[in-house]
Amino acid sequence: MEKYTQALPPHSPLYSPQNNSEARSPSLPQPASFPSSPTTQSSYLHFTSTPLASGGSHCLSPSTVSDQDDLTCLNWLHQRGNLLPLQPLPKISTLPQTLDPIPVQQLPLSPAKPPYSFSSLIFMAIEDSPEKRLPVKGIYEWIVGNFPYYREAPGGWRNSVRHNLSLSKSFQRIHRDKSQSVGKGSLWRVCPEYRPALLEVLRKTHYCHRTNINLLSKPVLLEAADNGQNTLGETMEISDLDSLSSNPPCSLTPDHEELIPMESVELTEVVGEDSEKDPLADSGYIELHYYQYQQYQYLVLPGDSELDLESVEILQLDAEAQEAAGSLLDLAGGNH
DNA sequence: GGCCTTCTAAACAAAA
DNA sequence: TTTTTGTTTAGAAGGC
Repeated sequence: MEKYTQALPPHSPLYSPQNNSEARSPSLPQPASFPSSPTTQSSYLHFTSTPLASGGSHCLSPSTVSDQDDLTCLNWLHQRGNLLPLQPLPKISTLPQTLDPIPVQQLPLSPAKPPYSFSSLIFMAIEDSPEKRLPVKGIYEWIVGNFPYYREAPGGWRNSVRHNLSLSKSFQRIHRDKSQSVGKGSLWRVCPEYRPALLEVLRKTHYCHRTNINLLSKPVLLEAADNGQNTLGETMEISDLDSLSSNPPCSLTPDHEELIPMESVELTEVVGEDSEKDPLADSGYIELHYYQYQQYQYLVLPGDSELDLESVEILQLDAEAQEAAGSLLDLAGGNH
């Protein structure tokens, strides 16, 4: 077991030695210290339980997305640090009380195949490069670095990558300057006119993945009787951890592909070397984990999130947006 | 069933 | 010569 200490890679546009964990928007107030239990590194937000079918917009208010001058620009992947802290995030958070811990040895060890198409993978790889252009080898390395599945997969996927590069109009080959050329082949970049389409595909893939895997297929939620402490529609800004933990054990199940034993409130986070990294998380996103207990939804934030109250407001989207909020694409792409 | 997209495999040529 | 890169073709699978 090791603490999750993954840092942004130095080549990432997000990487900044001095502020890698404290990126703030100058337009937003400095965060008030966010209450958190000294014994846990997770913060809990408590959302009003709104019927999921209530509809409503996924969009944030214009004021919250006013910096989205160019919605086709992937910079929002990184610039949303004004909403949420830019820092490495645990993929799994603990809950105060759970049922039987799942033995580690029963956990799936082989990483699942990413839901992203090769076009999306290439797109993300190129966009994540400082120069917005990469050689084929660099694309391979990015994919392998972000998706351990491909570390173990047979080599055919590389053929598919090259096939995509050649066949897709979305990618342009740039001949290297021979004087500076290192290695074989050309550099590849994203065709600007196809960027919006690629971005949209990426959004949809990410959204669908979150929705399908994490929410629609979420295990049956607790059916225990309502303890009557809260009524539908009531809102608590921040739940009381003590009262939460004093409730009877419930079948809270993290909507995450990976489960770890949760024996105490103390967060001991492990992300195995082969755990698939979410490239969006690597881009400075936090990964939100939703739980539902009785009629409430709980958002478990990663440790050290230091969410400021304005961010909390932003997170209080309508229920449908909450459903999709496992992907911060919704938070970022409000008015597209 | 047809069309489209995506994935996979394979063959081949060119470049390093 | 070997490896990598780039192109092309073909077939299968799945979604709409």
